[in-house]
Amino acid sequence: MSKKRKLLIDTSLDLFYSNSINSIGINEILKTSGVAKQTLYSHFESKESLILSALQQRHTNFIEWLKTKLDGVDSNEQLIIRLFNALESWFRNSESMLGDFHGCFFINSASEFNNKQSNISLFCKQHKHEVRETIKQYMSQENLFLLDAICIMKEGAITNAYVSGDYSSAIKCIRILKQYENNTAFTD
Amino acid sequence: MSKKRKLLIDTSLDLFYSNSINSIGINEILKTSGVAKQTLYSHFESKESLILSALQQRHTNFIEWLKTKLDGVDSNEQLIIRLFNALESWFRNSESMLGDFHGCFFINSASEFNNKQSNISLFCKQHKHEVRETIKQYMSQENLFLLDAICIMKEGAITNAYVSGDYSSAIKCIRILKQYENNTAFTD
DNA sequence: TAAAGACTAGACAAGTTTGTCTATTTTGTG
DNA sequence: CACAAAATAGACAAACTTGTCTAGTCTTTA
Repeated sequence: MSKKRKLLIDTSLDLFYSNSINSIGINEILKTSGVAKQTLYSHFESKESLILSALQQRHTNFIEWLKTKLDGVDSNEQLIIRLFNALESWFRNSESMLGDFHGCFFINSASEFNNKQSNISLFCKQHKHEVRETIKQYMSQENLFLLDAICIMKEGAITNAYVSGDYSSAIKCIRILKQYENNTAFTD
Repeated sequence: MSKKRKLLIDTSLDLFYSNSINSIGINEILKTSGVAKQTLYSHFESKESLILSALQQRHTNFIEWLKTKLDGVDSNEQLIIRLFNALESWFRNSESMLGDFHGCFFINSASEFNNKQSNISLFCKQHKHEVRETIKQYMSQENLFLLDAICIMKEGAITNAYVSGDYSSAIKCIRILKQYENNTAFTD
């Protein structure tokens, strides 16, 4: 990928995620990156196209991060512990692969582009689907009820951390899910 | 409250929630409500002031709705069932007090105003706190671990419904929480 | 009925937005 | 070196943003 193109995507992602998409204009991205306007429009058709590239970049990063965090788990309980400890570490700005925590970029973006049919909303939906599939892959014993529970609690923990500032909510999830897992492991 | 003031708040809330705050300009609110610009600025100091009034309106509505849904519960298990059935009904546009579902207005707004110190973000945080306190009041037996679990799952269900279109996630929460409640009721 | 307050219509200011266009300079490569 | 591709700076267009101002009209109430 072209150096300038990469710089534009990195800068956009950084600004969009630290602020919000609608509050960051093209001119601010150009000023921060030091790239000329014509260069941006030779690489990207429109602002939306740049937004989608930034979402793609974050998606790739996030899935890669998730896989490193879950690599080698050998039980569903360990998966839960690893996942939610990783989330807490993210909330506390200790995950360098993800940068400082400003909520979930995909939830934030879907909130800004309320129209369900927009490319941006559809991308966010797809991202959540792929995160779910990734977690599923790391389950020692497939348990779709547990997977649902994990995915619901994951979103709840992120939202509680972001909106309410409760960074400990990920750890609370471990306790709840362990309880749940113990009681359903052999009944589903 | 003045009739025009109320009309402006109602129109703003409707447009902000159905779209997003940053994508709706003052002029659109004026056009939709049929109110003159000077009237708006005699009732509200600024757009931010109007936004805060819309948030306040939604907050009042939501708490009132929540209380009608939880009124008369006589066990924590019933509280869980009532709450999450109500959420599912909201996701499926069947709660007239809340209007059509477009996610949580407070999560959406906090996503748009990323700065934690902004009045808007602080209001959203406060809203979540008051929802938690309201649910707590309806617990037959106070159980803060269960309350945490409910609040995390509530946010997760809303996010899954909004971003992923999974309207059944609220019902899934009932199953998970019943399990949890049964196993912790006498141990906490 | 008269005066005061509320409201309207819309021009206007000053700034922002995305995207286009031109003219020039830099960079990479055969 | 020479030429082509890439990048630059920034003017410009057209539309939009929030907020102010003016002048006139409607509405309430004493």
